[in-house]
Amino acid sequence: MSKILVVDDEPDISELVALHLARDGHECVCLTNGLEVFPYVTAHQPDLIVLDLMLPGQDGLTVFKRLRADSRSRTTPVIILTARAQMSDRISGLELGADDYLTKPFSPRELALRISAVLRRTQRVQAVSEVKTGRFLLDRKNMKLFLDDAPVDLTTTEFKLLATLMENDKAVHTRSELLREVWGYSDEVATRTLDTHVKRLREKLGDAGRHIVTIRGTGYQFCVTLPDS
Amino acid sequence: MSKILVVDDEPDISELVALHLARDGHECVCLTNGLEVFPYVTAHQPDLIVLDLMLPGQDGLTVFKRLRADSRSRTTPVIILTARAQMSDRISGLELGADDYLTKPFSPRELALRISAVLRRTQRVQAVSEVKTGRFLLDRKNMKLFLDDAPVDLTTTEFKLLATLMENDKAVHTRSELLREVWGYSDEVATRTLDTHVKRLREKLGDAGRHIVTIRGTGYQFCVTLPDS
DNA sequence: TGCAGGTGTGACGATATTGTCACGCGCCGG
DNA sequence: CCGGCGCGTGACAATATCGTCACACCTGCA
Repeated sequence: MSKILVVDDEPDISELVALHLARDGHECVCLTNGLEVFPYVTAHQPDLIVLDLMLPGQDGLTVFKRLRADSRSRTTPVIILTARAQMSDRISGLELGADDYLTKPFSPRELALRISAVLRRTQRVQAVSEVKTGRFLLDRKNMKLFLDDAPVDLTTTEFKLLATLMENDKAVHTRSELLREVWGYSDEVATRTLDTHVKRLREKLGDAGRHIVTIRGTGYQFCVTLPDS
Repeated sequence: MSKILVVDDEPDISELVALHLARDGHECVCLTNGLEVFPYVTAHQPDLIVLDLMLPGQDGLTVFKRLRADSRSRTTPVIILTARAQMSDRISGLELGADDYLTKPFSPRELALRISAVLRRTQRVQAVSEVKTGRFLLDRKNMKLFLDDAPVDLTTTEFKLLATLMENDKAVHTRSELLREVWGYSDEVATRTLDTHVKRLREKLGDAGRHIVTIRGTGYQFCVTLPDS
């Protein structure tokens, strides 16, 4: 079940849409004013937004652009509704950067189908791209690491190394295993590259670098919970 | 249901294992010769391999190393079976880079349990880290792109650009949208960086670069199906 | 305590990656 | 047909990143 936000001026349409969405097992919230969108999105993080471009108070296009500018709603899929006459021929809804768009009049069933399609596309990718382990939040999609919610700039190699270590936070990762997974070395090579990168990683992680534990004579291990020491 | 390949010399063990695996709803194929492994793996891409180190014809260790050396089987989880006496004390199965290992004698039930555990660990990450679209296979975990099954080396930026474009293969991605998602630019900046990277990306993709379509005056779009032109 | 092997660390050169710019071409409207 | 604008392209300099090395340090062991 997904949380869907419908922003439309016309209560008839909203109600009809909500009915069809409920039939598909989605939770649906309707707003009529563009300005109400932002507090709602921030608080409830909907999975998808259906946005009518014709809104009272604030232009729907402005609402859309503001949604895209905010990191909290940047990746939330948006389906745009519009009256055909409202759009110039040159600018289609998709060109605005929406995930899909529908021109009125449309069948509520079609909207529901398109919502399902967009959710299928986006949810699969988004849901698992972020992995949280203790103080660490690994964002695979953007190749970024957040440590205590603060972003940490990592090199590609550093990111892969950390990701590999974190992937299985119980197992000890052998030197040769890491060299294979991160560097792609297939045969055993004598190199200090791994040591150096572990060092650089620990540096960037600050005190949290202690979560990367050396297993003497074997390799390294990512430990969520540190020993008292 | 997962596809599991069991490589073991002893038919009794194989059969018992297969029985237990079937009970857990897994599809199971048994091979007795190490050399048969590679054509099978290439053709059927099993989700997990159970490998006995004691094999006729070819040493199990050699088979394992060759599996790890091939990009098509590099990330396929392997569980190693071994007689205790066979292994020196210093080198445990895990140190070889296996995902798990069991020493004989073992209960088939335990093997089935360990298989489930390994699958749980690896599949969640693997299954969704790879996104296939047409000729393109995007491997988020290893930050690699496969084009027609051939690996393509991409820069971090290039990868993110392509991933962003592919993420929604129907929508047109605005220039400002791409600059925001890939480069993190929040305000509109006049820059040719995007153009340059699109060019570099197209170059590396060869004829498949045509899948990145220019939308004049707006941005770019990833098209799975090309127009005849 | 002294030794030996494994690991941490800083520096360095080689290379990869990046953003910018200038120039030329093609598309589109007039 | 022509002019303007947006885009493709190649070159370039600045920077980031990488792997190696020498040396210091630390741990386990005798």
